[in-house]
Amino acid sequence: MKYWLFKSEPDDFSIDDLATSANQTSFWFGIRNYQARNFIRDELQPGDQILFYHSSCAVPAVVGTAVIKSTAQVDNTAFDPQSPYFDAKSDLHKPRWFGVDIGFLSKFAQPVSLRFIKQDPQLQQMYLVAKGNRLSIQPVADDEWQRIVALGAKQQPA
DNA sequence: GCCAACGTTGGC
DNA sequence: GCCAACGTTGGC
Repeated sequence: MKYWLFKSEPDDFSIDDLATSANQTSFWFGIRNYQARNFIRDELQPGDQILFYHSSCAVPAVVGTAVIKSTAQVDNTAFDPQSPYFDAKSDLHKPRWFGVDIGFLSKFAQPVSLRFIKQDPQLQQMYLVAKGNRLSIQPVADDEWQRIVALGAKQQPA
């Protein structure tokens, strides 16, 4: 079982949107980056767990956890000219883009902000901290997972 | 809104 | 296959 970090813009799809989805499950689609695609297609396994990260917002942060519930499925939005994720060059008979089903696991009592992660000595190896990293799906090490989840479970200071 | 850091495209 | 130009991401 592996750990991952998924980025999402909360205006687009937040941890609350996942929590209130039917069966608290949603298809994760719209990934149009080959490195992320390769993770989806070749490495993500049902049961793998996810740090759910909010990007491009006031407080970029890990806000909860989720779990992978399917193997890679073709992302049909690539074939829909109406979709913002339409890819004119993708071939129906040789799909280029994939997604997976993910299920809600938890919402943190306290989001773990990028600002905090950047200054935590235990988290300096995270992909997220690697300068300029923009990957929307990233592997997370076991100890990084444990640390983030422990931080997220902490109560807000009084 | 700015801009650094990447990723992708396409001419050669 | 190189690399310049262009596009995108995402923090600030």
